[in-house]
Amino acid sequence: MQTELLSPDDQDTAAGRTIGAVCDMLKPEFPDLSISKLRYLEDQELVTPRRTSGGYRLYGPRDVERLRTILTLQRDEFLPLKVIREELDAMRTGAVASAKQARRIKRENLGSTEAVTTFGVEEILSMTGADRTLLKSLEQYGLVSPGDRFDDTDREVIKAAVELRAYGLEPRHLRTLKVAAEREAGLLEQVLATGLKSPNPDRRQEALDSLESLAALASHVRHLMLVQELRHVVSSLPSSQESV
Amino acid sequence: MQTELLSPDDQDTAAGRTIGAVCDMLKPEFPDLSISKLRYLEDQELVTPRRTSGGYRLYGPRDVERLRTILTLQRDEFLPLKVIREELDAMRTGAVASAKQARRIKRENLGSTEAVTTFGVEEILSMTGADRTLLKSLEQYGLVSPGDRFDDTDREVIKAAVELRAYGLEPRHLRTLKVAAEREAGLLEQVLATGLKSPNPDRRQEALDSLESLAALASHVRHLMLVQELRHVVSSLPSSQESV
DNA sequence: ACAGGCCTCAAGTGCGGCTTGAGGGTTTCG
DNA sequence: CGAAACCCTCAAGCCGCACTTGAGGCCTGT
Repeated sequence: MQTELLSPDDQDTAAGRTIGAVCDMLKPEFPDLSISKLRYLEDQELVTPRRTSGGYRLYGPRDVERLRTILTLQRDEFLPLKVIREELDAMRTGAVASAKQARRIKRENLGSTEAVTTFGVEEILSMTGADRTLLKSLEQYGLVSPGDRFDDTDREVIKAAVELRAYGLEPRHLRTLKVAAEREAGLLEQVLATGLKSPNPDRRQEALDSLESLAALASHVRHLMLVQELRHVVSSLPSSQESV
Repeated sequence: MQTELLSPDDQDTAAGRTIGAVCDMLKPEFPDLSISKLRYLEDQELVTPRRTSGGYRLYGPRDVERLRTILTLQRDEFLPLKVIREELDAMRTGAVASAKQARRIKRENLGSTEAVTTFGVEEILSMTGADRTLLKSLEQYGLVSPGDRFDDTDREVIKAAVELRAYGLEPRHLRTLKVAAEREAGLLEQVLATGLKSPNPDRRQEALDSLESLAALASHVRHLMLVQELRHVVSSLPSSQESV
């Protein structure tokens, strides 16, 4: 609100903050944060603030930022601390809140060459609650694999389509999404083109790993953009002054 | 692999499966599933299979499907059962694995009209590890808010951009994502246009709620499309025959 | 120099997510 | 028809994660 009351920090910040200061600072955003919890998080090797000569913890801005990430992941994504730690140090720098996207893409993408259970038409219809017409349209618009066997991605797409139809979104509308995905995939592929086509298997594997991270990050950014757009839409509404 | 060994089921299926059959059926996908766990899940009101006259549980295809969703959410998203239950019966039909997207959008979108902490240039640079040039480009391409104050979405975008740059993706590449997001937002807005512009506040609120669900579903579908595309890219690679 | 903040380490707490076991009914198949 | 395999409920127990508490003591700004 006021641009005036921003900071009793700047000198503070330069040196780093004590544990109490950090706690107070993040309390508004994470009300059940406590000093003991901060210590616990260090114990679990999720943050490692510097120390004063006397042994006091000193949190720099990066540490605070990392804490924010950790606490967000815990609160909003329900990730266990162990997983947060792994993902955080898997992707160096401690930035990234797209951690979970990455996991997801990992398991979805290169399950590679494995059995892949598929479903027949009747089966998939009764699982998803779709009707034959809907299924046809989805096929027609290239949203599910052609033919009469469907895999688990198809199943998810169909389920989503069923729900979306309830809101008035038809398969043809979903084309937009497919096109966007194609573009995005193209973008990623292009960036990694050399690595992916390398004759050296190690380099290819490396490129594949990057592909996952990239896809996760890109999805995250796209998501943020969408949020921005939606905020924009919402705020430009007639009288959006409700209560609190 | 073989199209031949698909089913000792069809008659089975019609009647519904006993708890042991369901357990065996899902074991390959979820190795630590047990009969007692299935009973526990019912106890927690996550599934409610029919019963035989003698009191045996009978799981229909929808029940099995719902179980799959539950177990996936638990294993891959680490969601606690309580949350899974809430989300599953919030969005009727038990389809949807986009649950988490929905939560996320909810909290991100209409935090509406609240305090919104912002950051200054120096602050954001030291938080995210970005440099002035990067920040400029992001601003130039419309990826962060113009001016010298940044909000938490901006912060996330900047963090992601820092990481993406490490892979060779520059802000200009990210335009694609922004455009996609705009299109997607447009799509959603269009569908809900009437509701959003209604003079009746209740109808507007309803439209806003729908907006969240729609956004979540759309993101989910787009994600699935991306996965499909990436699979495609990967499988069309030279010799993608590694080991297992 | 002393009040208020910070330190470590060990032990304790609460809850979510199952598992176990006792005691007993149901189904199926030869 | 009868036994083997499967299923039922309910109560109690168990384990691990994420902290909290407490005792005893050091650090640091005014």
